[in-house]
Amino acid sequence: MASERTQDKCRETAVHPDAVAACEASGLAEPVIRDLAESFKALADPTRIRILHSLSRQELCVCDLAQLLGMAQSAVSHQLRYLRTLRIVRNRRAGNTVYYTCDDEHITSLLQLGIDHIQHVSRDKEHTIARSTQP
Amino acid sequence: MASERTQDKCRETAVHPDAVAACEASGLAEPVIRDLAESFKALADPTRIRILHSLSRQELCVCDLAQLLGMAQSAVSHQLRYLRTLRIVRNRRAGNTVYYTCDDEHITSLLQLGIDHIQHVSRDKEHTIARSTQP
DNA sequence: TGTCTATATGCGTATGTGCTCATATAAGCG
DNA sequence: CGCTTATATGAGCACATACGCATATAGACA
Repeated sequence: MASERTQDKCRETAVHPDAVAACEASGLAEPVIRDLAESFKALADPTRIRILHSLSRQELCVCDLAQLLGMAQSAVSHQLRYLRTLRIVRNRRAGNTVYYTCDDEHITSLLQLGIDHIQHVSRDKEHTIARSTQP
Repeated sequence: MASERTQDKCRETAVHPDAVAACEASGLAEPVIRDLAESFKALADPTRIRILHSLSRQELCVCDLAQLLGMAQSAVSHQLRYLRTLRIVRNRRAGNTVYYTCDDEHITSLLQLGIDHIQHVSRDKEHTIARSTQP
């Protein structure tokens, strides 16, 4: 039957119904969450970050990217197909070569915001460190 | 031997050295890329998105989250540990309940930007939004 | 002390992912 | 036509990951 598998433990005793209700009210719709995760996943890999960061600046062919990343052409092509499927990059054929460009300004702005944040704080989490009793 | 495995194919004929050089110049540092991927990875999962979106609004205990997400307490705890390791969430103990809060404003702003983008355009890829002259 | 509840965590597993290898497609050129 | 180059793609593999199960820890309370 598998009656209540969801709860596991945690009877309703410990739950804060008001807080939960408030979160449910402001909750995100399922498809929004799915799309969000999909977008962030596109940025969740070093190789793709480098590809997108390069392509957001200029058009490059597969060969350029392979040399730039120091990776095999096949690996680059696979990632480009992945990004193409998500409509994040676009390609243009010129004779034998295929040029890629970034085609999603949302992704690039997310990436840029991430870069700005990380480069600003480097490794320091937040500079409001509570130094209560200093060593 | 595996002499030149990096190039695979693509002799230097097809490469555009100027473009590659420009990208190399503006390239991101390795640790930056690593941290970036790590941050985006934290947001690259529906469960974590829902957890972080909730915790960015208010403090919640594990039980609350489990009920909110309709997931087992164990699964929530695992994700919370993951986020705790990355210093994205913080916890506070009160009796035998543990309350979690979001502790990384960069992550929450990335999440919020992603939400704004997706909810704004929904399915339309690009709109060529007219840059309004006034803020 | 013992029991109950809330949370944490080790282990197992099913699924996902990023790459390589081999090969296919496609265009240029003799 | 065949040969070369640029890119794409299927198969396979090594590894990561998200969850469930069982159990451990930790505090409250009798």
